[in-house]
Amino acid sequence: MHAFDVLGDPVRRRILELLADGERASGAISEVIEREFGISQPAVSQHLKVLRDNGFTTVRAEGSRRLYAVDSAPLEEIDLWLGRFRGFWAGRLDALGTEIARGKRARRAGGKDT
Amino acid sequence: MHAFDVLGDPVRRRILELLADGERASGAISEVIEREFGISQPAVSQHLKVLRDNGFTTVRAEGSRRLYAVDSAPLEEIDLWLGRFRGFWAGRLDALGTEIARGKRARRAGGKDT
DNA sequence: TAGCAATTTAAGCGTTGACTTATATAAGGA
DNA sequence: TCCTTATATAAGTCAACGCTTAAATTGCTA
Repeated sequence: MHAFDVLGDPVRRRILELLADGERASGAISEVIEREFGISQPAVSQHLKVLRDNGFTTVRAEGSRRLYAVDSAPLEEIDLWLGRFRGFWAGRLDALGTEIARGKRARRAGGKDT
Repeated sequence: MHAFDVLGDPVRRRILELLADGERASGAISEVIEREFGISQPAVSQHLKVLRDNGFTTVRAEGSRRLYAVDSAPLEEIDLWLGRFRGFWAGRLDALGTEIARGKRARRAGGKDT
């Protein structure tokens, strides 16, 4: 399954958004997703499997809990692919200065949009 | 259909790569895709429709030809979503200097990888 | 060790999406 | 006007994906 296919699903995107704030247990994730999307816990578990199998997350066991965290490798790969098109809109930003600002913002992590 | 779903298909990604170099006619695109993926002309046309309908391309008629070009709006949106994760790997690059270099590279357009 | 909690795996089902072939539409040239 | 080229649309098929319910695993704790 290609990285873009993995991100094609809104549930999986949301899971990654949750993990962007840091490690979370499967149960904690399921709780949110079940509420927001109205799907079952096994369904969430299946999505977690897809993320795992495709390198988007790492997991570590803590007792019977499974703690998931973002593994950014595939996201980075996507970013790279996207790179070839960045010229299409980069020109519209105030070039260098804005570019640096964007980088800094990204480095501070977080962000609440889209 | 979500932007990520659109990019989930390898044929559509390839079409966008072709268009990254500039405007091309439907026929020219089909020629390449038919050869590379072994699918029919109508199949390519259907992919072009998906790209069109989801804002990834613009089209203009020139006689009976249809000239497609990249519309980067949805790509930009994806880039924005990706932004929240950029902190995960941005730290591994040599921060500011590299960031600026990347920006310049992008602005020069082109690029042949991934 | 019996039993509960956390999580994954299995089996089955409906929907969606990407093809195919066949056909329609539209522009250009003889 | 007729034929050819360029492209899109229609209809049908098949596989893949995401969900559900049910059951298996694994760890804790009484």
